[in-house]
Amino acid sequence: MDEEYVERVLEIVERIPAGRVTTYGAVAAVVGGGPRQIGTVMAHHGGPVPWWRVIRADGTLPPSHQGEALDRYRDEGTPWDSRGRVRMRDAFWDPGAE
DNA sequence: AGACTGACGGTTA
DNA sequence: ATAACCGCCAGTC
Repeated sequence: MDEEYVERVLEIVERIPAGRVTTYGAVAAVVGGGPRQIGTVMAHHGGPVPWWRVIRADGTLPPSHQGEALDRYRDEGTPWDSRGRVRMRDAFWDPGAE
């Protein structure tokens, strides 16, 4: 996994607007590789970027987003549905459809 | 080489 | 709507 790939991933994450989210798969579709890879990249190099705006395709959060991420969503006004999942219908931001 | 693992995702039952 | 399955990509043991 080379640095250039990581850079591209982080670059995209930085472009996610506040209050919106995108998915691992969507990012993978742009930079290449698989969703798992994006996850790995974020786990190791996600610190400096808005990592909480990258979630699963079904709108649920990975275990790692449980703490701080929730506060962030509250601040940014990220739309939630009644069952504690992000309302993808409104919040999804497609990094490939700019 | 083979098995296991992980911030995943789409299909099928 | 839920859960089981299987495919996916790279790293590690």
